[in-house]
Amino acid sequence: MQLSKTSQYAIRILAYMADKKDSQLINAAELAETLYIPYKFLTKIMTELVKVDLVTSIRGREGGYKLKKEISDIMINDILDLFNDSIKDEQCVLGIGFCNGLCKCALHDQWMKPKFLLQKMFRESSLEDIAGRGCKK
Amino acid sequence: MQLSKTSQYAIRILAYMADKKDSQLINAAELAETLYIPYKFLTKIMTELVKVDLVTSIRGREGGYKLKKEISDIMINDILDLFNDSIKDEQCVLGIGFCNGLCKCALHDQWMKPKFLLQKMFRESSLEDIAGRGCKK
DNA sequence: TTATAATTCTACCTGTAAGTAGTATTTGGA
DNA sequence: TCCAAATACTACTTACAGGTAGAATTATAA
Repeated sequence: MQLSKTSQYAIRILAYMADKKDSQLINAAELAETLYIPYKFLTKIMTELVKVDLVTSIRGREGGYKLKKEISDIMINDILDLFNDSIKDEQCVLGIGFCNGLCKCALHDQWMKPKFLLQKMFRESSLEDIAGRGCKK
Repeated sequence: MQLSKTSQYAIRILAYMADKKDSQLINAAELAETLYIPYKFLTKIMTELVKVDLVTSIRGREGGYKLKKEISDIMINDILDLFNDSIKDEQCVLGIGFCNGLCKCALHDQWMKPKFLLQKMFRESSLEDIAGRGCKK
């Protein structure tokens, strides 16, 4: 019952970048060390974030990454969607899913409320909302 | 962001057994077919449930399984704990965890409420509470 | 111009959850 | 007694998330 490592890392990375001043480049080594994320795994994630236009990359010496959009425009749910990790309306806590719009799962009723809260939290929280908390060990 | 297959299956199995009359034996083939769970995987889970005394097994011809405890005494959280799948107090949504009793995760505040609701749901729901819903596809 | 520091690409390795196969064991009924 | 039907045990396979390695590419500073 938790987010994938990839999603966790991506959120921590973007939250950290959101705390930096605009136009300030941050390189992979700094991110990896500060956030305790394996360097090679981090660069793989960064390349993904660049591809979907959340981050701009500058290659070569003195290069690095910076956020491409306003921090108020990047929602946590957008990040989760990249790694297929957001909570879908039809997601059943017991892995059964909906049939004809109806979930017959034993825990259906109890699951509705926390599911809604999680969706709301992910959909309505932007990087701006969570900025300033840092995100360290 | 979901329970492991093993936990999902275990809950569905026990919920189905809870709907049956007391002292009625149910065999693995019936459970596997009814609940769409791979037979071999199911028997592995059943053996585990027997070991932790949630279920009694009768071997040999005309054998099968039945619940060992009252359905009001088997909480969902107990089942999740078997497979290390319950939500711990110190569990951080971003995988950072608590340090000196303090979580510095960016999503900490938003995570508290749905986490609490999930824990409450798992801890306070017994097989009796979810009985009667069936648990089918 | 060249060494160096950075991202990117391709491919591989590893650990774990999920699932499968085959055999052994137990037990009731014909 | 013996077969069939059931669970239990041991071991293996598969799929995928997580992680690693190394070379290619890019770009700046000296």
